[in-house]
Amino acid sequence: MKIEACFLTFLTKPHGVSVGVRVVRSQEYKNTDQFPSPLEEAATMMMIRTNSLLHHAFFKLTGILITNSLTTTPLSSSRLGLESTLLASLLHSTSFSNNDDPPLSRYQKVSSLDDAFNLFDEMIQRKPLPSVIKFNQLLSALTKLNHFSCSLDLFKQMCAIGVPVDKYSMSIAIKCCCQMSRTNDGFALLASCFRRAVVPDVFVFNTLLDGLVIENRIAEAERLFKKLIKQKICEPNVVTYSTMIKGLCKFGNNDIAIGLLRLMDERGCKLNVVAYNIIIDSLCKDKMIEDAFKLFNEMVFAKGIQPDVITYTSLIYGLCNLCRWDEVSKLLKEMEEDLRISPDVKTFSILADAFCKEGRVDEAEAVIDIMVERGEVPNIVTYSSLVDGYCLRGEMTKARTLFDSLTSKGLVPTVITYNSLLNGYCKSLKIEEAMHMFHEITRKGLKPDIVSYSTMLQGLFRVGRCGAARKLFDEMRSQGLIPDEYTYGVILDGLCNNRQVEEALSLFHLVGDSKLNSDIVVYTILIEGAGKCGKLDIAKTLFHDLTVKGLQPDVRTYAVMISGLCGKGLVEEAKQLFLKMDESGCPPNNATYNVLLQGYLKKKKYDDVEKLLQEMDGRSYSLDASASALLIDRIAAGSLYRSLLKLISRLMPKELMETPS
DNA sequence: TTCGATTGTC
Repeated sequence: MKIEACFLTFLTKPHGVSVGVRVVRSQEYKNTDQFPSPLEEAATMMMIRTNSLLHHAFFKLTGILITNSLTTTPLSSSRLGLESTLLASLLHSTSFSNNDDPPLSRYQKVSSLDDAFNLFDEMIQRKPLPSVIKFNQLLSALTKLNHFSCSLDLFKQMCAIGVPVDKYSMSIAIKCCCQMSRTNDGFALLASCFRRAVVPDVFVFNTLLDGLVIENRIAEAERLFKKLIKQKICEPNVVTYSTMIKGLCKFGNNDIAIGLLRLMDERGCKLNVVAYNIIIDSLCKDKMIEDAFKLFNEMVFAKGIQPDVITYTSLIYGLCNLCRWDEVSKLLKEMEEDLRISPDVKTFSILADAFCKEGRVDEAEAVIDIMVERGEVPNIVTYSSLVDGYCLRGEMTKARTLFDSLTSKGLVPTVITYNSLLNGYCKSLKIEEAMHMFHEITRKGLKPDIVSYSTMLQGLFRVGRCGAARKLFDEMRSQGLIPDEYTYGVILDGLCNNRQVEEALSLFHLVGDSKLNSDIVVYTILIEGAGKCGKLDIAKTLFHDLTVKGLQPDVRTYAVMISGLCGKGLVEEAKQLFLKMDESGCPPNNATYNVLLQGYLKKKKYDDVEKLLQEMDGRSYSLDASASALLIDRIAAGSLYRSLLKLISRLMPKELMETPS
């Protein structure tokens, strides 16, 4: 008997385990009776080896597969105990794979562009031509490797040589267009469907809808979505709804997205975990974690839909973002121990990144060690987080060593990886090193993005090279990159710090971009810059403009304004503004207190100093470096009552207490 | 039920 491959399906039941075994035999032995018991035993052993977690295993003995005969053999748990050494040897002599995919044809197996082109050339020379299915399999494989452009080229050749392309070919070709942000070309292909007598189905429309979402053409996406329904072009399915939901979330319309989820439910479209995941993730990214959990609970308990690793990863990301570490570990425990869902590369990367952003690089390294132990392979994103972690701590040697080792790990740094290094070098004032890396981006065939440019601009301004910054800014625009609020913030801040407030102000007015002119962060930068340069009139005007524009100053805006006032000795005015914060619904924070405190100290308003210190103590706030220095100075000069010492020592930051200098 | 569509990391 020639058994060449067998499929196993494991079903875990409350009272035991039953194993469904599907044996695939070669065609010629189609009708043979029993399947051999050593194989059955081997199957059992395999299941034990894989810890019963594997629901589906593909057990390959030798060579090629074929056919189907299904036998279901319930196994008693006693038979799960293995005694036979024979079985062990059988297992050792065979290899098995956890891959539960059916064997792939050579058209689906292409692993490189060369493979694909060679195969294609061979195919089109055959007479008769292979079936369109074979061509589609090839296109699909290329698309899965993200070679959209090449896949599209082959599609065009297929059309040219007369392969009768069908709806599958069309949907793959349209997908390629859409993924390359060429959705209009996708619609052109849709038009050609009608010429070819191919009736586009819901798959094609879903792809096009997603293309519009990818290109941020949300209004058009909505129009298409409604048109499909109204004109009964096709019945939207769960993917259509989910794609539309994704688009709504992308534009910050979480509520409408949830509304659409309700609508699909009402219309009898079965909800699934993907639809929920999209909204849960969006809520997490928008820091609306409570709403995310509400939806999560609804999904699990009301709808009985099982969450998956993506659901948990989104929630963990949201919690990390809010530094809610206790809940992060609770959730990790829940997914692993209760639901047997293993964190994967992305989950681990998020954890490592969160530690890096907290400055806890050691712990990030430990996370990566754990993931490696668990058989997950860290990818470029994982290591980029670590590079960034080193850079944030100014550990540039470590950052560079890790970065340089990436290539030997077979990983290709992205622009984001480079941006971390640029940032690290700039913050360490190693502008030449930063410039060198900046040029390397292009040398490696990558394109610097607005973050790269903004980071370099910030570095150049910081070392006072305003001319070079100007040149780089022009270069950035000549590359077709549109500066965003962040870029402008960097430039305005840079100009102000180089005592060019008027220049900054005129740039601010010159741009006249609505987004820039109504960004509280940009305003705050300008107000701070003006204040620092002693141009209080400008700062006041800008601050006043805010109310005119209906913009709400945030806690930082107040702080820079208070600081500006204090800098000019207008402590009373600063105090009034400080008092106004609470009633404006923007209560002062630790930083605000420190700013005002310095103003009082400089003005020798010691009664106010004492009152403020008491308040800070009541709120468990602490002194920052400059306020502490000023306080110590005043105590040394004998200006402050020594009775305040105890209070002050309570408010001293820990770092300062530990390293007396 | 052997070719197509939706979700998470720097």
